[in-house]
Amino acid sequence: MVLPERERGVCCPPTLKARPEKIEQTTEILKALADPTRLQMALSLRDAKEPVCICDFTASFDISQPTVSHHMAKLREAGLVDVTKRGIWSFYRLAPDLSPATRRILDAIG
Amino acid sequence: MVLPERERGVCCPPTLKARPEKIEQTTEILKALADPTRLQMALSLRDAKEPVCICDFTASFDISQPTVSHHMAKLREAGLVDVTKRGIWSFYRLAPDLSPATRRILDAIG
DNA sequence: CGAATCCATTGACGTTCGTCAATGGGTCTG
DNA sequence: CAGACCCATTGACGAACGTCAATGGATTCG
Repeated sequence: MVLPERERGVCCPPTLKARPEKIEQTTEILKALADPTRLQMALSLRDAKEPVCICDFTASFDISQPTVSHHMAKLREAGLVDVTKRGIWSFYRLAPDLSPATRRILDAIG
Repeated sequence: MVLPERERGVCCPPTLKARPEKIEQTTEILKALADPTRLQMALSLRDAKEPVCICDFTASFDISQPTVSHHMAKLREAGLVDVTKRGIWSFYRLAPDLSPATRRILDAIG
C-alpha cells in the first residue's frame, strides 16, 4: 500500500465523480433494502415466477400483519414493487420497469 | 401477469431461500451504504488508486469534521474500510479482504 | 344480511440515526 | 515548550425508524 505525500494545511479538492442526484436515488434504493424483513421480501419477489400474496409473507415472518404491510409499503414507495388486487388479496411483484442500475444492485445480492 | 389461484384461509408455506444469517450480514452492508455521505465515501474509496486522507473528505463534504469521522467509523464497523495512520493523517481504503458478495454489491453501484 | 377473511391506515412507544459543539489526544513545526 | 494541525470521542437533540394494538374498508361466503 502506497500512502500519498501530504502537506500540512493543504487538502485535496473534492473530485466527487457521481452526481449528487444519482447518489440520492441510489441511497433511497439501499435504504429500502437495508432491513432484514424488506430484504427477504425483495429477494423473494425477485426470484418468484408469479406475483406473491401478502398473506404468504404474513404467514412466513414473525411480525404482525400491519408491520408486513408497512414494510411492503416502503418497498412500493421506493418504486421497487407494485401491487395488483384480486378479490380480498393483494399480490406483489418486482416493478417491471426497474432501472438497470436498480436491477444490477438487486441481482448482486444473494 | 398471471395471478395464482387462492383459497380463503389458506396461505402458502414460507419458502425463504436465503439463510437468516446471510440476510443479516447483507443487511449490515446495505445499512452502512444507505446514507448519501457514506455512499459517496465508499464509492470514492472503491475507485481510488491510493488510500484517501480523511481531511480530503472533510474538505469535500458540507458537514462537520466529527460527522465525517462518525460516518467513516460506521464504514469501518461494517468491515468495508480500514485505516492506516501516518503522522497526523489517517488514510482510508476499501478493506482488502472484502467478501465476494460485498464486492459484488459495491461494483453494482454507480 | 351477518360473519369471516384480507389488508391498509392510524396512533403510540422505544430505539436508532444524523448532526453538531465541545473536548482531548497525537503529532509536527517553530 | 508553545502553538497549529489532524482526527476520534463524547454528549445532546430532533428526526426517522421498526414495531404493535386497534380500527376500518373491502370482499366473499353462508
